[in-house]
Amino acid sequence: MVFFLGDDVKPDVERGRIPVGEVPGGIDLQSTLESGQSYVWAREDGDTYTRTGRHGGSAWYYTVHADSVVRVRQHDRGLEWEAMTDAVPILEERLRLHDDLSRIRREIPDDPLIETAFETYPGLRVTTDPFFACLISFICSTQMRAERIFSMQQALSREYGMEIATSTGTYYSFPSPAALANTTEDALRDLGLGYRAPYVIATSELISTGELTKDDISNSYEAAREDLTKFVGVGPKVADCVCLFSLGHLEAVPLDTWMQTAISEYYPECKRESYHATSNAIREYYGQFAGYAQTYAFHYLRHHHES
DNA sequence: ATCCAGGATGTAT
DNA sequence: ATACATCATGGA
Repeated sequence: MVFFLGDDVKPDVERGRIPVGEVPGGIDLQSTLESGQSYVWAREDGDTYTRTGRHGGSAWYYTVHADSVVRVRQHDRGLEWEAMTDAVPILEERLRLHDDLSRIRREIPDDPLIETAFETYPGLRVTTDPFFACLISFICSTQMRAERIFSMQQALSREYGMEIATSTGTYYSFPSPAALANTTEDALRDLGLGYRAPYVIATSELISTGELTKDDISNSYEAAREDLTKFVGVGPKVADCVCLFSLGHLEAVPLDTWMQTAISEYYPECKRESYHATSNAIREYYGQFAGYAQTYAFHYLRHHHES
């Protein structure tokens, strides 16, 4: 839907709504965008991923998608959006609005952890981020808390992204591979990236020079995970994150410290001596939507752990 | 002050 | 393949 401001004024904003009835299983925007799977959406109140900012129920979230600012907020358990273009196909892809959460839950074994996580966070969806942003985000994620991972991506966008000023604010796109390939290690350390700085630069160089790009990543999940580790700073866990949160491999299960602990506690029979072997075991248990199970478990455990 | 955070890398075995 | 130390930064 387009609102014309006048005959001689070019419309710069389109708006629309996506009723919850069109989203099978519904959607909880705050849980979806602040559950540690995507770091390219921000809340306009500035409290994204902050401990005090737990009231984003009706706040605007925004991201820059292909030079267009896309804003979206929860509206009567549906979505309301504003963008420079039709945002419906963008939101459908990025928020995986076609995933049937009821069916996905039915496909996952209904053990106590999964049951509680699904009951606690109805409408939590796996997100799909642009490849490069997802790759860099999770290269930065090692030994970091979600709040700081987010602030690092914000800093990268502010310093190296493209600036877009609109009537609602000033926004920054995620940097291009060339922009991050041409900076210096010291500059990135000043943004708080620490030892990840050279990883970010090296991986950005691989992509910007065309030596290794998304086109070189295999289509099948297991081959893609192997291919991704050729990027600098990408091991098995980060590769699984990119497989799940960008490439759409819903069977990928990133095994971070939270999931390793959860496996010891809830699925001891899946414990193995290596990442790869444990990954196979937990994936076999959870099934084809294992990544969804991981996302629910991770989000629940991170907010309901002891002490 | 000491420990830890969505792990990966380099090196040695 | 597997074991180990090392890698920055900030918050608790």
